[in-house]
Amino acid sequence: MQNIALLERIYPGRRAELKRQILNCALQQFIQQGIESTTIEMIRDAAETSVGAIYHHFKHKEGIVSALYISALKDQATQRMQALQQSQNLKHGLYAVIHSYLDWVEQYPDFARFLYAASYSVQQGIHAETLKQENLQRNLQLGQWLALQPDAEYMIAVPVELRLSLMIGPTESYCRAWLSGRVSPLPTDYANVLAQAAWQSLNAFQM
Amino acid sequence: MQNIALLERIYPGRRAELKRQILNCALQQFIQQGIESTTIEMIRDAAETSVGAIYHHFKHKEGIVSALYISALKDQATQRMQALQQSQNLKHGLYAVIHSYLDWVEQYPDFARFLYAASYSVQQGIHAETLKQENLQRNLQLGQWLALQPDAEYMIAVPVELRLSLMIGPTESYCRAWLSGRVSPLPTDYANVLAQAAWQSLNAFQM
Amino acid sequence: MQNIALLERIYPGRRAELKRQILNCALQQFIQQGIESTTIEMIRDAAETSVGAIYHHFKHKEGIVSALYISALKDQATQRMQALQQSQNLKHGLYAVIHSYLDWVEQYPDFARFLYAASYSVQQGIHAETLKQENLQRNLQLGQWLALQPDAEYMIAVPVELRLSLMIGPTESYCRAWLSGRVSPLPTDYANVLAQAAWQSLNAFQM
Amino acid sequence: MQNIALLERIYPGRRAELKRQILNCALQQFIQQGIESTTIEMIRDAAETSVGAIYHHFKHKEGIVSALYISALKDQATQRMQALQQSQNLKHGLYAVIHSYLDWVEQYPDFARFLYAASYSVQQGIHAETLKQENLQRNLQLGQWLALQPDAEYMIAVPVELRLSLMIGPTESYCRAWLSGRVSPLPTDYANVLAQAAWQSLNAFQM
DNA sequence: AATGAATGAGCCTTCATTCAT
DNA sequence: GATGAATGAAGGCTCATTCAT
Repeated sequence: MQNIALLERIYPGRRAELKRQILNCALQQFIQQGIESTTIEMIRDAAETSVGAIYHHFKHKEGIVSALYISALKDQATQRMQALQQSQNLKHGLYAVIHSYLDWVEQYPDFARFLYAASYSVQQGIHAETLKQENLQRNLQLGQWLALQPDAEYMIAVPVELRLSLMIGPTESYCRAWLSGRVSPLPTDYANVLAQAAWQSLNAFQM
Repeated sequence: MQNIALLERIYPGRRAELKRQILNCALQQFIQQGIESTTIEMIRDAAETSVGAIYHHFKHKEGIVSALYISALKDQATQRMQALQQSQNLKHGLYAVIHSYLDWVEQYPDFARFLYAASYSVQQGIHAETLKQENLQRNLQLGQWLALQPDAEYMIAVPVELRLSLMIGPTESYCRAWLSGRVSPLPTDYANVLAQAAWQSLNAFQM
Repeated sequence: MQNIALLERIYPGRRAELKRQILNCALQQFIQQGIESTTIEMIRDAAETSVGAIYHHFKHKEGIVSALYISALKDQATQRMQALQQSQNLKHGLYAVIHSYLDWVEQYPDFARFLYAASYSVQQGIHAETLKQENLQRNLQLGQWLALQPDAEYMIAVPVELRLSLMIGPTESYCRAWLSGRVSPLPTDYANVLAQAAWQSLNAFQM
Repeated sequence: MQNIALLERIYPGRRAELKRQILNCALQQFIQQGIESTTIEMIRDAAETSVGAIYHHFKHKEGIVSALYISALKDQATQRMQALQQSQNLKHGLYAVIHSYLDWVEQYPDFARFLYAASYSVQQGIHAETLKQENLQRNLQLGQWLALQPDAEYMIAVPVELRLSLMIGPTESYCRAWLSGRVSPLPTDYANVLAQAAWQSLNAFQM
């Protein structure tokens, strides 16, 4: 299973085996029947453990949700940063970010689906503030990277608040459609055109 | 309250007053604490009715959710169609759709928030199939309108599955950000640039 | 059942019938197996209702405990006050209080047992502060009554903090012994000697 | 810590160090949050051991409760017996018992509080019968001692069942009040008056 | 002797829904 | 049409206890 690979990156070692097992099974259940509709019992059945073991590793049900959410976000961010660091300028960076996003979604569709489904539920959870901060941090990082590029002035006319939406909006929109089954062509098939389109859309501000 | 205006369009007449009252209060609760976390009791308290009255007007809790969801979608679609019908060509149509979308979100932020929050929950509900069909229908309608325009060939090179994402992706992305408080400038402030950007992004396929 | 009589005084009317029924059954269970060991299920079985009905009338399990505790205390206090109001001086008052206490314990042994058993659990509960205040109030009332009697000077030499313990200590001690089965003669059999002994014990301060 | 001194008397030696440590920490937790509300985990945290170690020294949770209860009772009884053995007659004995009781409560308020709190819970435990026997035994011992005194006839008119309540009732009542914070003067401050009052109260039977 | 992960029965509580008045 | 007391299935979570290491 692909998901296990991701989880092993976040929770390495043999001692965390059960933890990964629980998380992986919970993930499946969450995307199959929804987070709220998934009971601890279901997770226990799927993971072939005991209720106690689940609560031993994660304090609450929300602990499981948080762990999955944070894992996914972390992994996604790591991959994006790696992609960015190999880019030499704005345009390459944009392409890299979009490619990395699409790759990740295609590689971990379960996690991607979960990320979309959980975003609402997580915003109201206990770690809401923490996650908000981390998200802000990530966006700032991206902003800083952009500002340091040789062709940074290309973006100068684009309102800061709009940038992220213009760059990633269509990509995200397509991923949502793909994950929900509304469209079938693989996201990565459109990676280049989505990147190109995003780049073009920034052109609207060049005069 | 703005929301009442929308509801009056969908459920007109004095006999539906309590219905609107219940729906409006339920809407508030739903976006405040989440759909699943809102109990019938809470809605009763807010709407100052009885449990029985609620069940008299809506068969289930999901009946309330559906009613709200369908109302919002219907209203949004109506407004979009009106905007489209006044447009003479593709470019104008694109502008009209984006303007209409941003206007609606800004006018009914509660409904918009609810729409995003409910989308997942509704997909698993009883009316899932119906709603899916209606959504498909709406997209088809839009597609047909596009095909009938004098400058329809401008889109010919754009893969069908990608079209919606390119046109509405950044707009939707920005609305989400605004509704969640991540950015503050009003969506309509960026209506023109978002439309222009969308138009430009289609340029990527023109060679 | 005697207990019902007490409960009818506190919760009168036909609409509270189920409430009384639940409280009475809960009381039995509480003194039979202890408060913590009694489950809601047991109470439901005994009272022949539904879990929901119990939670409809009392918000928590502790709500039941509180209701019983407060009912008992209120009834006991009422009876004591009635006894006091018919007394003309300190000595008569002391006799009246002791008689009233013993009467009450003998008439409502279940409530009395519960009062002793719950005192600890209730002190840590939500209403701890309220109950503490009410208790203080009651003691103050008693103190005021004492101060108004013609022979009030008899007590003048007795430290305030000690008064209650000297007056009611042996009586309470005997009641505990009787309720737990350590002794068998009825408390009221010793009413006069207990009152006399209490009066004599105050003599220790008369020189 | 005072409590350790008591525990060292009951469980002497270096080998029992951990045992004492566990008991002392458990005691604190018990009086802080109640016996039932204290979990083994809490005790483990406080005592800085492992769950296994606790179960190695005490078979059950109740084993800890029993050990504490019996320790306290034993220590209290020992101290009382020592006091009695130095008394020459009834009056001196009464004074000695009351002084000893007040001293002990003041010296080990934690244990005293625990004794009051646990009495109910222990009565329903596994060792209920044993403890009841021991208690009876102790009371008998006291009765025998009383009967052997030169001035034993002073008590002859006092009903047997009443004796303990008259002698110790006010003292116990005051200790409860002090331990719960309702009154502040130290119990030993009132030792003499409480003893004198108890002696006087027996006078009520002298005619 | 010590450790702490794992077990699982059982408890309190919630809440959508029904129905007699 | 309106009311709200009553129902009861089901879920999250606790915690004493065991046992492999």
